[in-house]
This record gives sequence, structure tokens and C-alpha cells, in this order.
Amino acid sequence: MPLLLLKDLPRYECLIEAARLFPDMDPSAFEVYLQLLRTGDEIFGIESSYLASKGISQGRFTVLMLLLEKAGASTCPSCAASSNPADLAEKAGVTRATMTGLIDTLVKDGLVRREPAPNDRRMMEVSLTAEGEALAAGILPGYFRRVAAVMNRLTESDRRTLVQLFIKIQRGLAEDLTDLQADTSPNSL
Amino acid sequence: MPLLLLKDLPRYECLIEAARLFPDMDPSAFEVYLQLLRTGDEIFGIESSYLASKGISQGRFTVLMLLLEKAGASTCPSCAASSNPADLAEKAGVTRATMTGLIDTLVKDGLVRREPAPNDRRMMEVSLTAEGEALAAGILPGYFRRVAAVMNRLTESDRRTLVQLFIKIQRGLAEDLTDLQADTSPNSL
DNA sequence: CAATAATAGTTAGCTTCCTAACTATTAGGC
DNA sequence: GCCTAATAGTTAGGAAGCTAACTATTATTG
Repeated sequence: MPLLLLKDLPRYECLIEAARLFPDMDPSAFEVYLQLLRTGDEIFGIESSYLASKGISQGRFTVLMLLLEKAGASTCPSCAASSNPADLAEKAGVTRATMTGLIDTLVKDGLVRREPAPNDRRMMEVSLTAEGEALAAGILPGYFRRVAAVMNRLTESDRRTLVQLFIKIQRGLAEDLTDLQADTSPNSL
Repeated sequence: MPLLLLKDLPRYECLIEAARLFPDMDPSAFEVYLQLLRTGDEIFGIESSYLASKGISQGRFTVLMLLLEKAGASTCPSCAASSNPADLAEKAGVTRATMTGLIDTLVKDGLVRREPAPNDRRMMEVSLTAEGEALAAGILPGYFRRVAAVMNRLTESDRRTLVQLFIKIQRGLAEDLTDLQADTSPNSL
């Protein structure tokens, strides 16, 4: 659980009170904000501890999944790309340096192999070993069961609503982020 | 941005396809799951980079907030506790060891002072310096503005809905988690 | 009241991420 | 065809968490 957050979220009355002290504060926005981060953090913790019980970290799991998509029976167009480290890093959302480290440990554990790419001598080609595929196959059912269990109280309609609202937030982030960054300097103390 | 996640979430058709391969997979649950984690991660990244621009990390910010609540004009009952490191660690959701490190750096930067507690010689008493209070006061308005901006596309009704759904998920986590953990061992490969 | 247990804080060492600098190779512009 | 870009991968070092083990106190209990 990598996020450091308040464990007990402030009650709504406290937010109201804080809003009196800080005119910039929007209590309902802040409440959603805290709940979102808190919920995400808890879910992430559940996933992490499941993966840890299988002897693998979040980062290594992501790499395994990306390689499985490529190796596996997927016909999804976005899954058909090559699997050099830079590509994996891009897809996983980490730096190339981090990916080097992840692949190092996966190779050390015999889950992945790393060979020079045939066409471009700068590149490497990464692929799952049989052992890696077996591990992924052993992890995924439990993983999916947990994901389903986490959401099992939500109706299909709840789920659609949530996804819509997440997309709404994300669209705002993409478009309003520039304004936010512009006001970084003015209010530096 | 501490979470390592797929940067481009799989499209829904891909989830459907994966569901054919893995009977345990619930596409709509998985989609919500990915969107929740992704949204949380992005928001967390925005917050982190704002705090970094103010020269402070997430963890140190949390400690400052906890100490400010105590020092400040808050009449909130849950904010009135003492501020020894163990207490702060509990509230911030980190280990005591981590809190030691956080306080170390805050003391080094002159933002916080650490004195022996009067009654119990095992304990320390942590409090904000004037400099720490000034830093917090300089950070909070921009922080609240960003929180508000992140949520500014959501109507009040959207916000209420979101909070309701988060609470629904969290209640499920609290009550169903035991079942989840019980099935950790069976499907170990 | 002595011995054990519990608690507060710290330390040491690990993990997982990062950035910045480096090497080797390929691609482009003159 | 060279010389400079750009690109792929790696290395080195740092930041922010964690666990486990340790010391110093206080509480409990026989």
C-alpha cells in the first residue's frame, strides 16, 4: 500500500469547518477526493497482498500480463505489438530504467527470457518462459475472483455510473490540467 | 505516481475476450476496477507533483496536516488528540518506523520540533514550528484549489453518487475480505 | 517487589520506484 | 559518406515505503 493517506477520513462537519478557514476549499469536492484515494488505496492493497502471497510484485505482475497478452490467444489489435523493454515500459507506465530492473528479476526467477532482437542490435526481445506462463495461469483466476469480489456489491447500473463518472473526471484532468499548472508559481509562499 | 498500472486500459472488447478465456473474470467489475485505480493514480500524481513543487513529499505533507489540525483552530473532536509519533503513524496509516523517518526530515528542515513528553519518558511530543505553520499555510490554498479543480466537472449530485458508491465498495471490502483471504491458499499453483 | 509483558521510538537493511548520466547502435541532413 | 540526432538499454545513486530486531521505559502479575 504505497499511498500515504489519512487513515480515518475527516468527518464531513470537519470539512465544513475547514472550509470556513480556507475559502479555496470545496467540501464536497474534497470529500469525493478523499474517498476516491482511500478506496483506491485499499483495493490496491488487497491486490498487492494477493500477489505477494503468490510471490510476485505488482510491477512484475504487470509485465507478465503484457507478455501473456502478446504470447497468448488474444486477437486484440492493441495486444499484438512487439515486446522490447521500451515498449513494455511505455505500456506499463514506468521508466525504461525501472523496466530493466523488473526484467532482471523476472529473468533471475526464470519467468521470462531476454534475447537480442534480430533486426536492431540496440533492442532486446522479451518473452515468457513456460514457467512464467504457468505462474500467470496460476495467478489470474484468483486475481479475477478478487476483482469481482471487490465490486460484487455494485449493480450493473452502479458500475456503468461509476465508469461514466471516472471518465468525466479524467476528461477534466486532461483538459484543465494546464490551468492548474499555470497557477503553481503565483501562490508559492 | 507510485502505482504501476497499465497506462492504456484495455478496451471493453478485450475484456470480453479475456472473459472467454478466464471464467472467473467479470468484465464490468474489471472495468470499474481499472478505471478506479487509474483515476486514483492520476489524481495522486497531480497532488504529488504540486507538493513536490512546494518542496515537500506526500508523507511530510500528511504529518504537517495532522499537526496543523492539532495546533490550529479546529474544534473537531477527532482532531484533539496528542501528537506523539505512534499516534501520528496510526493516523497517517504508516508504520512507526516510517514516521520516525518523516519526523527526522521535518526536524532537519526546521518545520517541526520533537521534544520528550513530560509524563512518559518513552514518548516524544511533536509539534509544528512557526516555519512549519507558514509552509502549511502557503501550501493549502493551492492544494484545495487543485482538489476543487479535479472535481469541477462533477455536479453536486454526481459527487453524492460517487461517495455513496465508494462507501458501498468499502463496506464490501470490510465484510467480504475474510472470504477472499480464505481462498488464498487453495489456488496456489 | 521481582519478573515478565507491553509499549515508544529507533536502527538496519530490503523493495520499488525515480532521475540523470552513460554506451551502443541506428537514422537523418549536409 | 560523415556528423549529428535520436533511440535502446543499462548503471548509479536517491527517495519513500516496509519488516524485523533492538533499547529504554512503563505496566502487569505472581
